[in-house]
Amino acid sequence: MPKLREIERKWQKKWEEAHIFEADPDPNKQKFYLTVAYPYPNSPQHVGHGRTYGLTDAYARFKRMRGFNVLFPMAFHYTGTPILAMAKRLKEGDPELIEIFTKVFHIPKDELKDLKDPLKMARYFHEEIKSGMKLMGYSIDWRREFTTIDPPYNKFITWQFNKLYEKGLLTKGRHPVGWCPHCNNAVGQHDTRGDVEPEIAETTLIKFKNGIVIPVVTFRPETIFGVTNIWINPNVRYKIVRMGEERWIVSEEAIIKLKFQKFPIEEERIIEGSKLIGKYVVNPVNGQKVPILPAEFVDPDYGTGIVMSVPGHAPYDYLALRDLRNHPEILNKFRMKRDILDSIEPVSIIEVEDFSELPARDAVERLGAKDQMDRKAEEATDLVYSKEYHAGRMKENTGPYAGLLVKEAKDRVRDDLIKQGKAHIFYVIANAPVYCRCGAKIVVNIVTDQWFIDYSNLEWKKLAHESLDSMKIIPKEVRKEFEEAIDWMKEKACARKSGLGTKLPFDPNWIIESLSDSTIYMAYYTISKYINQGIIGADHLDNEVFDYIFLGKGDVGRIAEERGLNKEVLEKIRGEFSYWYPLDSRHSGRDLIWNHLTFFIFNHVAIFPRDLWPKQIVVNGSVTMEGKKMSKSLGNIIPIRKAVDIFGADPIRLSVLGSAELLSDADFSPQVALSTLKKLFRIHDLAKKFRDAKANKEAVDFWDKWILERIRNHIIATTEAMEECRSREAINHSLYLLLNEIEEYLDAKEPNEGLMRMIFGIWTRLLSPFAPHMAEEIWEILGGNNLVSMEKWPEPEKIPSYPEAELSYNIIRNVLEDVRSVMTSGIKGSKVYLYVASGWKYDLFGRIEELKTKHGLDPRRIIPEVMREDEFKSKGNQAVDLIRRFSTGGWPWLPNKEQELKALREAKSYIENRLGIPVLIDDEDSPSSDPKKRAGRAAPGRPAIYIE
RNA sequence: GCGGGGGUGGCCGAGAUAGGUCCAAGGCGCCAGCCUUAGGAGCUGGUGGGCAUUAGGCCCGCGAGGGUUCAAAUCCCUCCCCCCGCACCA
Repeated sequence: MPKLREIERKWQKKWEEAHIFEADPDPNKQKFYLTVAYPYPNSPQHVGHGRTYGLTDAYARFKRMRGFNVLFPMAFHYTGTPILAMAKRLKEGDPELIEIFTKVFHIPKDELKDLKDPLKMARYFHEEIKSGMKLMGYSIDWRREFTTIDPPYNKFITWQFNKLYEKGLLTKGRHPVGWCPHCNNAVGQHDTRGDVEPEIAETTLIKFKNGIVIPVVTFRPETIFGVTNIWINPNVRYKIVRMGEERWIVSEEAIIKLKFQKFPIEEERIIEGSKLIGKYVVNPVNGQKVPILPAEFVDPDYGTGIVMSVPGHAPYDYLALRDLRNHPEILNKFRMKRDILDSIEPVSIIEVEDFSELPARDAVERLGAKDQMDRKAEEATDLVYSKEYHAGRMKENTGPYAGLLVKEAKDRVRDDLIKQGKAHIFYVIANAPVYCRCGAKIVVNIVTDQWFIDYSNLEWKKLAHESLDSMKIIPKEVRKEFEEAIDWMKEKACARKSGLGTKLPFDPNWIIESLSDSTIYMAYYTISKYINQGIIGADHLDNEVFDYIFLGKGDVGRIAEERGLNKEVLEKIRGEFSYWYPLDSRHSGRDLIWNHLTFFIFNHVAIFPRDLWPKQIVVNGSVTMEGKKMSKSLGNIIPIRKAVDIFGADPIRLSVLGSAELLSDADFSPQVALSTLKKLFRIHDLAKKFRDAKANKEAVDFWDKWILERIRNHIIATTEAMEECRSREAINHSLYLLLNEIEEYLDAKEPNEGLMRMIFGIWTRLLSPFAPHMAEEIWEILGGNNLVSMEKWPEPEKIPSYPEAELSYNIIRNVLEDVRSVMTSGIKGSKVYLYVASGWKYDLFGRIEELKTKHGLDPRRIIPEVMREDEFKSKGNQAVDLIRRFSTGGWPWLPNKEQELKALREAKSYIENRLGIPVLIDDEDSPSSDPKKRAGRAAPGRPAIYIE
């Protein structure tokens, strides 16, 4: 292992010293510009990152060898809030985080204290990730590195947002967010206990009245037609509040929620729930008076703490009502008469298959729910809800909604009630309770001056579609997903009040959030080189300069002069951008289709002219660790630094890129990585054997031809696979299959050293994109003067082709298999006779091949036709039998007997070695010995066997 | 629910937009033999189920069921199941 590490360091150093991955415009070379989503520096890179980055690198290396001037840059995405939250947790001494930092990330304890500062934390992981990328041997042009909080980048984002603003693509509006009332801040997943993402759901608040408003909250506004009563929890304390002109009654818990949702609420006084029981309220849709009844299942923390009762369609309500009937004495407490219950009957308002008039009752009975406090009630609710929502239809008694599907009626009822001032939208945390790390319960806050990027703009969508249509999507299966994503996009809240990033230019209270400041930065790499060289800086960069560089607008002489810049410098930068853009390939994980990658398309079409729209997107799946999802809690995350130490970079690259095709998850298994390592050293050792031979491509026998044909095919397969980023297939051909065949070759005969030397030269180049370090080492062993990373990709046309050698090989494989099969059936002997078939049988097969174009391989058609011919007719059943066997398809055979004889003779010693007994090559027509009369069984490509 | 992707041998996974040695590549695991002081090393062979066997055999098997075809994992129909996304979060 130390050996490989040494090799890797050696070549990484040489690459760096030779500056070979630093790409500058070269008008004589075709460029290829690719980028991968830049990392967020809140943790070291781990083996899983080796997928996207490793594939991008292998692709970059492949394209480079294919003769392109390849630019592969990298930067760091500091924008966002998670680092802030992490730094804060560290400051507070959160043991869980410290555990992760020390045990999983292997950060030395004494370095932890520095990371309490968010910026330092970002810098720390930035360097950690960067060194990991170097350890993995990525062919990155590091001269262009930047972070998204560098002032020049801020200028760039400012330019982008000004552009969007000018084009009317930014809007302002209301927006619900998960909110911590204590920290007074929006909360995301990383801010909550247990890393729970607060899910926001929309419900309807409906106002029942009896002078005072009794607001209920429901997911099912359409069921208002089936309301028989209202439920209030008698054990809960409610409050009377003033709401503008109205007075409402809500639970105490509801007040804060209403406040954050911008209801103009003023608290007045407390009222016990029990005091409300027995009063009547009016149903706003039909004026019906319904009573308020007591129910303990009502949670004061849910909505307003008051719910409407639809016993026909809501199992909870049905049960609560039944409970009350079973214990009518409860009503006495509230001085209510029992006969009030007699007047309440469940109302059926929705019809749905598989259920009776009253689905709530059916569900309760089917699941055997005992009462309102039974857990089964929840289950029954889900059952009825989903069934009715998807398959239900509104009945005649629902007025204007009669006949509508429930899913349509639901929205219509809600919208109508709101329009009539009888209801409001009310947001809830669907997965409540969610707690902030500070301990407070998360509520929904409606942010009133939220900025959005208006991805719902139809003209913009149209352009995005046009861009997508003109783009190559790899793999093509995900194109539909992109199409869906473009259509589905709506307004995207693009700024928030906290976090790192760029200020919104026309509203500096806001910081542009991370998915919005990372959409066109590929363009920025073309100028970041000049920034890092100190040629141009933040002070020079303003809208006019960017307009010139990226859009070619304006008078360059004047623009340069006004900013104290050299005109030539600006022109050069403009030239650099024009050279590299458009982007040739964008790489990322497939999970980013629904946000980043689609934003990437949208923003490009908004800002850049058509000829600068991106040309290709490549997405890949993720990586599992021995079949399990990688997660901090499972502790199965191996940081790159550690993984490289254990396995080496090349084996990691190979096992991550070689274990799965693009879309599926790759599985990392230490065992595979280690066996890959051994294979690499096997190639390395073999290369040493042939280093001194003089390369040539002359085949002297069947085996030489075979291995040439194989390598030729592997070049073709690897090339075709890599053009489509199918790394698994490429590695399968260039490493595993080829190695197996080389071993087979070496096993079959004394190697043709010149040929081997030539093949190793090709092989090394084939491996270079995937195992670049080992490839360099082997290249050096073979006496290469240059770096193999910059060598030309092998061309199959330069290898002589021997397709018949492949057929011969397949025949020999079949022979071996057949003889073994005979031997395992109990036959023993000291030698094997192989009888090659009679000449007429080859004629017959040839004839079938001719007829195949006409009849396929259908024996019913071939037999009559063939048997009309005298040559075959005379052979009778023997011919028919052969036709039948041949018709199973795919039979390997050589066009004539002589060729087959030759192949068998050339492979004789190989077959003998494999079988361990002598082989006699014989002929069906004139067998030297055929005591058991087996020779007649011979078929072309399938000699008859006799073991003696 | 909507949208997307899938269901193949003990496991991971090819094959499926050209239907034909596909009783299924490759790998992992497992078994046997060889080599080794030893080996979690290497090499060789084996490894779906059932039946059979002193001659390369037969039947059933690629989520379930039906169909098309001389021939289907591959094409068509019906059904079942699994995974991912549904946003303001990197």
